[in-house]
Amino acid sequence: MIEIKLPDNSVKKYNEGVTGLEIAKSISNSLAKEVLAITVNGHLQDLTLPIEEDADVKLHKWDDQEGRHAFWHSSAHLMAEALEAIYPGIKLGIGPSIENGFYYDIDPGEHNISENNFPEIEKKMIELARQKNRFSRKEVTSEEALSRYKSEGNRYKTELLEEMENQTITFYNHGNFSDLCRGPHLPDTGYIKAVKLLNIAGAYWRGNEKNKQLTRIYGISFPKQKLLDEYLQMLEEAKKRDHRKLGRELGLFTFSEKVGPGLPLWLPKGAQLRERLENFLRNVQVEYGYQPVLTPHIGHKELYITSGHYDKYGESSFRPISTPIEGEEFMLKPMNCPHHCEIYKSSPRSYKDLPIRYAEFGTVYRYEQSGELHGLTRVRGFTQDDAHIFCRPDQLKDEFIKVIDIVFIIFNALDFSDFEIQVSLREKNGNDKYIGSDENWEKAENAILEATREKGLEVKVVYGEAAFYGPKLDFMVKDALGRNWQLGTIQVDYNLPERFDLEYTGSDNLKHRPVMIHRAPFGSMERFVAVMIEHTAGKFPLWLAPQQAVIISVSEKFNVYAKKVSNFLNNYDIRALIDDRNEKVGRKIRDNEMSRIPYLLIVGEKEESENTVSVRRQGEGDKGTMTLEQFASLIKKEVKSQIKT
RNA sequence: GCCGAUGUAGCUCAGUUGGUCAGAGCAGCUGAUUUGUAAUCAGCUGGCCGGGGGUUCGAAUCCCUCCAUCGGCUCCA
Repeated sequence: MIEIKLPDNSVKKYNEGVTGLEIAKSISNSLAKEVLAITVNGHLQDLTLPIEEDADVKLHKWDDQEGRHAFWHSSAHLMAEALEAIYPGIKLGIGPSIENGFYYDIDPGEHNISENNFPEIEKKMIELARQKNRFSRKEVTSEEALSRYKSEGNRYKTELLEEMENQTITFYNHGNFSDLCRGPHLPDTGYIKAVKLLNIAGAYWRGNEKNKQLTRIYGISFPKQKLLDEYLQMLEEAKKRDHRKLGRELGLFTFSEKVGPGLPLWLPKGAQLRERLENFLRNVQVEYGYQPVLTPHIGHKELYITSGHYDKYGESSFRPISTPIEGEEFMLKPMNCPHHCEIYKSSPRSYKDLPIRYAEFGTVYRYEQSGELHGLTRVRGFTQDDAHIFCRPDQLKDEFIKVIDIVFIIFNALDFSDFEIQVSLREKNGNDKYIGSDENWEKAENAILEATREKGLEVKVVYGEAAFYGPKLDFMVKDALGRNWQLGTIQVDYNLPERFDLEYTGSDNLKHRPVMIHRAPFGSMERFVAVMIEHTAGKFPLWLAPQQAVIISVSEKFNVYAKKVSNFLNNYDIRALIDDRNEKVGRKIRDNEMSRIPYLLIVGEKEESENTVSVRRQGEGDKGTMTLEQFASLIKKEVKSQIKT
């Protein structure tokens, strides 16, 4: 007998060789039906694998990542089986599970596979799934595996095998399908009840553009049809919220082929929205001791050679522009920091001056390859809510804490309550790809960790993700649909102070090197607005909404009163316009609801005589009548509660 | 940049195998209506069918090429 300990610390005895599935069954039949994979002593494995000794185990169902991982991984195999059946001779690359579903990279050979073939493939997958073929695991020697794939002429698998040393090589088989795979897998294919192929795209073998491009097919699958339906509904919702669609419909921004791809044009309403965000941050920054600076959109090429950006952005970016007579070369700025460094250098600095915090909504230009542009989230010209803090090493922690505060002020005001924080540090076994002394790195890394600890933040620490010039702290927010976005970033930089030879005079009357912090709580205004649009589905918080209220006159007769109402509200700094079109009330309500105007105020005979408005809240319907004063104070109160820092 | 798809009025889309195929709805304009909580009615104006080249008696439709967009790959704010 062996002892199996479950996560609730209960211990049960089983015969040696008991399987996860049997353990589940011994607990309850319903659990046995739902369980998908098992972790045995920290190792995720098949439910059907015998357990030979005492172990801590955890059973995974659909509701945890490990369970879905096994499910989707098996689905990838199922898809590969279907593909091989329909397209004989294709070569398999890799087929992992991903955050939402799975994909398989294949070399289709002579076959041409497109979205049009998806229904056929899905049908085949379901047909194969219904056969409930068992997944079986088989350990083989490297030679066996190699000879098999060599005879098939599959150089992808061969390559993978050749790189695997001293590892157990396993194959997973089900039905007539067999694949090199680490597992784990479901007990059988019958678990997979619903399948949807999502898209097809080229993907370089192992992500390297020097390699051959394979065909990648993405899909998702579920243990119940209902879950697939829900997922598809969520995709529909995401489509409705797409900032590119809403940006056009709400008149926020546009693009013009003539102006150029990736160069957004902000329409009046979008510009208002963005300025409101900018001013909000400006006000916060004043409180936090930032000083605004302004710098030009271009800079001498030498500036970027000094900063090192020319190496990174020079060749792969917009070509330098040159003066007609002298032929001096200037670049569109890809970063604001070099300019800010020069501002720092414009005067001698004392340790008493530090920290110095320069803030600028600086527009930068970077060449992005044409296939990478995407609405406002990936553009060629964008504005960072940039600031650079020049401080002494001993001030790092305090400065970090202050920046974190600013980030939270913003997240609070904009209703981003779900986020992850990532600390990116050096690789553990330090190497020489990092600039700056070990001592300084350690100081900076500790400063970040202490700052986050002091703020009581839960952080994910990732080694090896730091930039070459310093460690960083990134904020990933989850939007209303649970999608992750990388927004704010705080980065320590030892590189630029070195390159620009920045100094301050210390209390010892000696020259010292300041540390620099780059930080952008929004990230970029373009991306942030895009995320805001998708997060709120265009229903911006009242304080941000370009137009807060619309006054709907029941008929022309009440336009004079409507004008009176709008004057009243405008005097209170409430952004209200009149809809005096010659339309019925129902029509005006519909149009303004669709324009996401937060408050609709209906005025007619009754309201005019009582000096009131009938209030309708966007998406919520009729709220009854109130006096103008009551309405104005309602708005004021709502705005105040939203931007409470 | 690469792979695949797409590109018809401001927007969303129809246009069968090349032969009155240049259409619809919404938006816009004009007029009527004077309206009470999610679309009032009527009329009208919009398009070199993404650009260029070719095949053909004839091209929105077939071919080539460029551009843009979309989905990915790589990278990043």
